[in-house]
Amino acid sequence: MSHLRWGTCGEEILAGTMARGEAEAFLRSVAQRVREVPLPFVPSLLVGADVAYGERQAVAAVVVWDLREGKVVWEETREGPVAAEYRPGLFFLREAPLVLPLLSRVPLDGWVALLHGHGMAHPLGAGLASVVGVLLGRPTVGCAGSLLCGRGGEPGEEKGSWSPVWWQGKRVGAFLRTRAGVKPLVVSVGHGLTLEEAVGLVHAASVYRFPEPLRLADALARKSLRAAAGGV
DNA sequence: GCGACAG
DNA sequence: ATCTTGTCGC
Repeated sequence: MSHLRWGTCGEEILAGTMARGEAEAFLRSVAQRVREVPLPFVPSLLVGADVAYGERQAVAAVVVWDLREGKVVWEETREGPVAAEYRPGLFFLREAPLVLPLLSRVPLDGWVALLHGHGMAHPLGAGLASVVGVLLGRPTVGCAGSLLCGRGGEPGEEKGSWSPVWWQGKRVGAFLRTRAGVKPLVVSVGHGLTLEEAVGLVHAASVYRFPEPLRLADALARKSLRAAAGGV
């Protein structure tokens, strides 16, 4: 498991074959490869990816959001079997199998992906967003509704206000007020950009609590799941 | 040993 | 995450 590229270890992830020990070792490897560095380009698109689950089948949705126009310019869904049960800390085993194939097929460039979960703000230093970012070699950001580890101060009440989240002496994420009057979102670097850039992008695309690309991907995934499973 | 725990 | 309509509140 030395080479971390989509295609080499992707099969294992897709098969949901990884045992807890293997999965943790995998996450540590991903954590070593995570880079928190400035973006090498000015992003014009944000890609939101999310998955809706049925009993055995699940549907992933990807929505490409044009930051300048403030609208969806492309979207796609993919149905597949539920790869694994949910276990805190190993969420990627459940979500990545369906999200990776979809993201690798986005026909546009210059984007940063938003994942529903954590990036570096993870006990092992790499959550779903980091796994996706490192395997695809693309910048990713983790957006979660609550902490998995670490702690941080309450940000100001106005939209855009944020405060750092700390874990074991390191700054691993931020509490971002994406909308006045709502519980702050936990934003963390998945891979390939700085926390300041991640926070700025999420803030720029937020109207409600979760940024538009993610909110729309969530809605599309559910709608597609009902059409696929409920239509029978 | 006990509690906490992304979605 | 999911089971689920209307409803209370800013």
